[in-house]
Amino acid sequence: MIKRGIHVRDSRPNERSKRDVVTLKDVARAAGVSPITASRAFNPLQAHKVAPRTRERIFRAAQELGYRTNIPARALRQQRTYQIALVVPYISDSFLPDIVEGIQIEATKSDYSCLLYVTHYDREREYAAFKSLMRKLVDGVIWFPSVSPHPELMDLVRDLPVVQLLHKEHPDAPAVLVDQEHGAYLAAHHLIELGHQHIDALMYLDRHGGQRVKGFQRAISEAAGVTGRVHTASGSDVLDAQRAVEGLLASGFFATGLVCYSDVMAWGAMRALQTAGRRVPDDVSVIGFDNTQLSESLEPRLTTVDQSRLRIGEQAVSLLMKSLSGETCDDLVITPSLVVRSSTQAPPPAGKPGRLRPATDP
Amino acid sequence: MIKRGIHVRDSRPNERSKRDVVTLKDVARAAGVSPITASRAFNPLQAHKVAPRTRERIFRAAQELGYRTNIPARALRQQRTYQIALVVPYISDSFLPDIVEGIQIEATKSDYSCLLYVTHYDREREYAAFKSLMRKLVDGVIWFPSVSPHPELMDLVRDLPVVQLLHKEHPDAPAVLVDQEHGAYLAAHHLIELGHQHIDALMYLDRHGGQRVKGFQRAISEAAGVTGRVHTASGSDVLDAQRAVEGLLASGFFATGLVCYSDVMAWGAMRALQTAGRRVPDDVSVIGFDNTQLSESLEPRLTTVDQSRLRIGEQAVSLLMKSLSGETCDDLVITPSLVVRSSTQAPPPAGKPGRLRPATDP
DNA sequence: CTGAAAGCGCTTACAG
DNA sequence: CTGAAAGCGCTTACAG
Repeated sequence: MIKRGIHVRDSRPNERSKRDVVTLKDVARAAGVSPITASRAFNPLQAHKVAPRTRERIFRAAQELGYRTNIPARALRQQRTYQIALVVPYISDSFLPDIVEGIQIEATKSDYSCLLYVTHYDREREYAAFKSLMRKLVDGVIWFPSVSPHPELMDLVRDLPVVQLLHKEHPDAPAVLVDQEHGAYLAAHHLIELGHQHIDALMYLDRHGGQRVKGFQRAISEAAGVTGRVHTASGSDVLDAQRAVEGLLASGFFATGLVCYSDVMAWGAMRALQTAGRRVPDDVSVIGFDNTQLSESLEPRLTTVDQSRLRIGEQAVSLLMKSLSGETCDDLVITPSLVVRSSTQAPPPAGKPGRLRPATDP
Repeated sequence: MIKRGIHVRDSRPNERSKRDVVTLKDVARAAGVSPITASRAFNPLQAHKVAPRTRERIFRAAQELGYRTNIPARALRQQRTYQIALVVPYISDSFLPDIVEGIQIEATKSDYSCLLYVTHYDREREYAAFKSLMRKLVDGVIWFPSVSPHPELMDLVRDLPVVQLLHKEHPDAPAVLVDQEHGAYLAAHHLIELGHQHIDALMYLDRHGGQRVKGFQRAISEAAGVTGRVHTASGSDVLDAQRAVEGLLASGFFATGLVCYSDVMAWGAMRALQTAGRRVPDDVSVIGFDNTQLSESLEPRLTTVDQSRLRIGEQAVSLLMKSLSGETCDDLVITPSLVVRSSTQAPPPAGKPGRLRPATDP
């Protein structure tokens, strides 16, 4: 009996399994060329070296056989995996998920995929993530650093392209930052422009808190006759903020504007105010920070500082791509902007709890 | 001059770069063994075949040289990448992020890392994600399927281990599901037990909505003398819910209990009720669904149905690990539970808006 | 425009 | 307990 050998797979009917993989060699054989030529046809930089008709034959064969490039094999040869790692403390909050999502989508455009590592602010876990991603030979890392990372991790960071996100904990790796000081300045300035004379801040003192306090104070000190006090909450939760403002109200809170550390804290602040019978914005104007989903959902809708999370993600990827191609990169500082909604307006006339804004003084 | 050859790296002082990688061969040479033996020392299943003292020597050499396994190379040989892919529509919401986080942490325990693909409910993007992950040779996939996935994607799913998350769109791949019907049943049943006679539901009709409506109706029909109507909102946002309930109030809403599709919608419902002067829970009890962060932040704190997101993630990973080892897997249905907080209590006495609960009827 | 040889770093049988 | 050979699937110079 003569073997025709037209359908190689006939010998294993219905035995398609993942491991029964179609290789470049198979495609080459089917197209009647060498694997080298086949490889070239699939590489955009080399494809022009292959005769158009040959290329077509190769593509058709690949199509018919269901060929898919084996990326790990290519990675081994090229010393390039087309994978980047994302190391972040958490993703269950409205701030980071958007950034992570942006990064993933942006990376996809350059044909990169993202390995995700969640650290829960645990230094050991963070270090473990780095050890793991080095073994995976990722081409680079986008990293939201913990407060003071594991010293050995700091060494690893020197050995591969890393972009830091929002905090610069490592001096040697470039970072995508947001000008926190300016954000808080914008918030306070907005209230000043509306005519507020007594503006307070409700802050939480983490790594960004200090800069925000500074921005707030700069705006206050620039405006003649405006007083501003900074209060700090012991946590950054709704309830922390709510309790803090309850405390302020109990001890004689007379500001007409309140700049908050975050949208979440602004929510808590608004709740304390409203429960105490102070209307927002009629009696007190409130500003948040982050422009999260929440700011649209609150009542009144929240005026807030937007850190433009999408751009943070995009910029982080483009910075990383740059350092992958060997360029040295500087830090990138994004300028936040103010989103004005309904939680801020001119202050009520002095001495009176505000109703509708009167055009003249009493 | 005689070469002592103790420090191989001396020839390239200060030239450590990522590509200047220490290989198993280097370790073997430094330890005076063959690469085969070195390889065995690092493989838990083979390590016992290496003499303890040899093993020690190998480990020490590895330590000194800073050796790290090259996973892509190993993947090529073993046909196993120790990577799984996560394909989800989004991660900017309080529900999925927790699951994704759980999956990542659980996978890490088995030494797997996770490739993240975000699809934004876009079928093309979802299909592209699958094409990409196949080329990466991931060992398996955890997939939150879109409503009716790309037909070609459905074919791909047959070729590798896939576990579906929360929705079963593909008949051949096992799924981790939550008993939605039971969840809504629990919610309605809780109100019935508290003594409510008029209980409404505020639902949103997506893939889970239908089951939740059924569970709600079953609880109602089981209880003698209890009436229950189902209302549906046009969206699942806070404002959609708020407007829906405003509409109900305008057209004579007289239920004392309200089962909502989600925590977010419960928030909107509560806001509409409170704005209209109805107190929660004194006048109306409200129940949410999902037990998200939000349910702790609302005032009053929200009674809600917990889908145990952490367990969903854990179970998805363990199901996937099972199918990786060749076992055939059945679907896994998780039973949700009720978390009782402060937004539910016994109904006010008939005809009166409730104050403190009276012990007897008027 | 096309191909034969060599090698990326690892591990799997097969010998001893 | 240890090692020489072969190969996973791809691509990179080097020839022609």
